[in-house]
Amino acid sequence: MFGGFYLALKEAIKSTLVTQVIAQMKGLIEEGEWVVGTRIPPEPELVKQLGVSRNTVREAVQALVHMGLLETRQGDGTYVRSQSELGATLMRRLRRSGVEETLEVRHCLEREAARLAALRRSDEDVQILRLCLKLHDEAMRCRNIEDFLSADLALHHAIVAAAHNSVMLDLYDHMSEAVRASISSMIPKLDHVLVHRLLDLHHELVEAVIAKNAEAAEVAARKHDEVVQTMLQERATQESEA
Amino acid sequence: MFGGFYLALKEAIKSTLVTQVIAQMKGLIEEGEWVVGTRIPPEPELVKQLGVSRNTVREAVQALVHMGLLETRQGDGTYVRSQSELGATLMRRLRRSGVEETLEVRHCLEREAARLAALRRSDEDVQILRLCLKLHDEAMRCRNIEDFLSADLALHHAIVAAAHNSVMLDLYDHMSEAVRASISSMIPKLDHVLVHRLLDLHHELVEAVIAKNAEAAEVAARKHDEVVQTMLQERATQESEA
DNA sequence: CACCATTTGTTCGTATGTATT
DNA sequence: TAATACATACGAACAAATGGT
Repeated sequence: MFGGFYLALKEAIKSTLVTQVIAQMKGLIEEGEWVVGTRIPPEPELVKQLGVSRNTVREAVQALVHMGLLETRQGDGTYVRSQSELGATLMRRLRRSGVEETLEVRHCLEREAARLAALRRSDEDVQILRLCLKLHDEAMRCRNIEDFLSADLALHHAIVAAAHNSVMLDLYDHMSEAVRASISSMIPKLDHVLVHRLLDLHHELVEAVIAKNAEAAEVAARKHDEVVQTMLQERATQESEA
Repeated sequence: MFGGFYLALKEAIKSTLVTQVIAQMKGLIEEGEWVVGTRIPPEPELVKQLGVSRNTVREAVQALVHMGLLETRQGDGTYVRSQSELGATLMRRLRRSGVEETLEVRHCLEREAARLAALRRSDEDVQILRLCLKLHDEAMRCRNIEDFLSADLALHHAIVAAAHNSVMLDLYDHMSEAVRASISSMIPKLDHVLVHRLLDLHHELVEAVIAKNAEAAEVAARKHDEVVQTMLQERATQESEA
């Protein structure tokens, strides 16, 4: 990599107290200190910890609410709604379009990631990939839908992670999160033949990445996508019949 | 397309006055009523037009400021900083990584878009592509850097637009915007041989899309990417020499 | 340079509706 | 049902910064 060449930045100098608090709370959320779905400390607690006035805390909280990161419930408390601003914003944007468009972009990232992963994967990546594949096969036997979906997403995440491009990984993860509900509702009606074909392709894909064979990895990713496309079309015909 | 299958939505009912004002102002910005870089009406004016109190207006403005859409300057006014929330958020995220990562994802979208464009382009797309190519060649002769860059971006935008995937197009455009400054600073030092090779590839790419030849389009996009990679490496070596 | 109008920033107070206890 | 706490919205006054005369 040819380093030291970053995007032009303009902000930096602007820092009110509220802005700092926002940055700090956003940091806590994005670092995972404040877990999604849980309740954050009550306002008096935040006032003590951050050392600012209650008004400032309130203003920062409201800003984060409007950004989609937090959610306030009267008489209850404020909860974490999303782990990243990009995720929340992207989610709002993706909701305006059909799932097909999101899946198409997601696959596009996946295919390039497969190619790059074959070129760049580390030894540590290999270990993670093998582990994911093992869990994936086990979850398959248990036939628990949610567990299987989680294992599937973890495997694909690991492949994209092995490409070592953080922007690509972020976009991919957020898109996976966005389509998860849709996919989950789709799985129960699947053709078993296709599912097994999918599992074979997962093995083929991982092996290609481990073998550092970029072309094979890309081909496997493409075949994987074609199977998913077929599943979607089957589901569509089922829907129109019902 | 198999329609009527959208992402699960949760929000919907939450509507305070501030939220409504935020939505309204965001709409004005995204529709282009309030142009980027210009000043929006002063608070008293907004109070009259929207029929809410100044505090409510201020809260909405602050929310939009924290989202990156607006920028306030005391004693001067409030200015439009970005046209879309996704653009602003994505920009902040991309700033944290090197340009290389962004360019890599952008190329990935571009390649898939080229393939899809060849499959889906309409007759109207063809007209637009030919026009962009013509303007592109003319800008080339004038040797004005900014004009040439604009024509180049317009051409690539048209190709991605011809793929008819709005999510892909949005992401691509915002990434182009994010790297524009970096590319602009890179152009003056370019090798003329490479530039002409790039122009030839632009023609090859557009013709492939018009001919509905998906494989050729993807190949041309990949070759285009390789040339850009070469340019980046040349620039990197020049930097290290200086 | 001083002055002034404009515009945003800050901090009060008050009224009203709503959720929790 | 009554009491309490909180969120929301409005209004008003003053402070601070900017741009032009």
